[in-house]
Amino acid sequence: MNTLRNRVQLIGNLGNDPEVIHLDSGKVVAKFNIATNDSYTNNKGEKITDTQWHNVVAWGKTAEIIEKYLKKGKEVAVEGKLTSRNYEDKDGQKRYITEVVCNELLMLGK
Amino acid sequence: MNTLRNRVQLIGNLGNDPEVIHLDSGKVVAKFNIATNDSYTNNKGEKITDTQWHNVVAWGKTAEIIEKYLKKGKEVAVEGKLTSRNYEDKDGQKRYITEVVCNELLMLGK
Amino acid sequence: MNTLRNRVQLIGNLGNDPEVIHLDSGKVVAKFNIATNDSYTNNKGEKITDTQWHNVVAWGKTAEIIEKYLKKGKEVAVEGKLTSRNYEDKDGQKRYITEVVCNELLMLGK
Amino acid sequence: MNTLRNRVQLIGNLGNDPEVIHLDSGKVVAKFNIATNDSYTNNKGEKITDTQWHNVVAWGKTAEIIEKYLKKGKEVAVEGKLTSRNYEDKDGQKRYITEVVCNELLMLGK
DNA sequence: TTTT
DNA sequence: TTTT
Repeated sequence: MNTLRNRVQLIGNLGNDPEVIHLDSGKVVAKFNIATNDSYTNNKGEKITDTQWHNVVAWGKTAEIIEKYLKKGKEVAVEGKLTSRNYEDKDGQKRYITEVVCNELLMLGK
Repeated sequence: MNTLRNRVQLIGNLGNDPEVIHLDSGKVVAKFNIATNDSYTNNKGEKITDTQWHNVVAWGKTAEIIEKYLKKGKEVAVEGKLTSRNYEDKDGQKRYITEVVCNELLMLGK
Repeated sequence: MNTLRNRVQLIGNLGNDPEVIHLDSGKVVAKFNIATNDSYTNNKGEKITDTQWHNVVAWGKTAEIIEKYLKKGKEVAVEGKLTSRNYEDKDGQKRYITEVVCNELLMLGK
Repeated sequence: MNTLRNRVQLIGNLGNDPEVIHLDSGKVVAKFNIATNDSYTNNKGEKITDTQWHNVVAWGKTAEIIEKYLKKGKEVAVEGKLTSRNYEDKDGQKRYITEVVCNELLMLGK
């Protein structure tokens, strides 16, 4: 897996408590959202805040660390791979979702 | 604009010729897709290829470079910010799109 | 300046108070060291801590932020360019020094 | 090993053929230099080229790939950890050397 | 829809 | 010592 070709780095705060699922196969998966806040002054001199929300998914040992230590509001650095997939929603509509599949995690601001 | 908080790095090939629009305001915007190819051997010994497609948007000087030099198939390194926005499609349905807003570009494999 | 070709990212703690110099030309330069700590278990089951020290240099607005806000022990994320240069020491000996020329800074662990 | 805390990314060309050593222990180590070229226009309108040279070291599987495929002039993307160490030169003088310990490699510009 |  |  070549992480040099597809890498996302985010530093931000969790918008919710992680949802962690222990699958029958023994695998563990964790999901949460994080907000990245970007504030800058635009060319009219106005202070702009741009908050972006990102879906993060983690597996295995990283998911277990997330389950133990992360909760809503916590500041983290997340690194992973940018992925998109589609699924059918409850109305049978095809939906697209973009997620960051996390392979490295750093807790900040403790 | 703090690029340390929200950064995407992709190395891949253009799937289409860039669409470049010169806006009435004088601004220029370029859009294209790139594929990142990840091949690895899974735990059953099978060779897996995972191709991810990404929407890339660039503005200004970067858009002009794209217009001049990039075309379908070209290998590039792209760096930018991960953003999501929603819009209404032609049927009035709310749609979500995730894009990489490119702030740095490197042509490879000349 | 193409930061995609030469980039260093460090997250660590300052080992000293920054040395900030206001040059006669009006330019400002700040220098400090940061330690990055890497701990892992080796193949003999021993816990290893590898601390690396890095020279960081910053100019202009970044140097002023450093002067105002950073001091010994503070946790920061630093991004910059890896550079080496040589100089003559007080004995006329040619010495080499490698520095990270910082172009982006993030204060952590507040 | 937390690569988020200490990471170097370089894209450049090899200045020499890699020196590859197969140690008695069975380990393999490869060493080479790469140049990163940065050209820009300064505030006097002069075109400046800043070339930086970097020492790269790689172990194991990466070293074997380097032995097989890399040679002087080749363009590569290198990722690794910034490290410094000292040693005694032939005159008994203490010398410092800074190296990028490569953990990921991408061949470009084939 | 790219590329190897 | 590379490359454009």
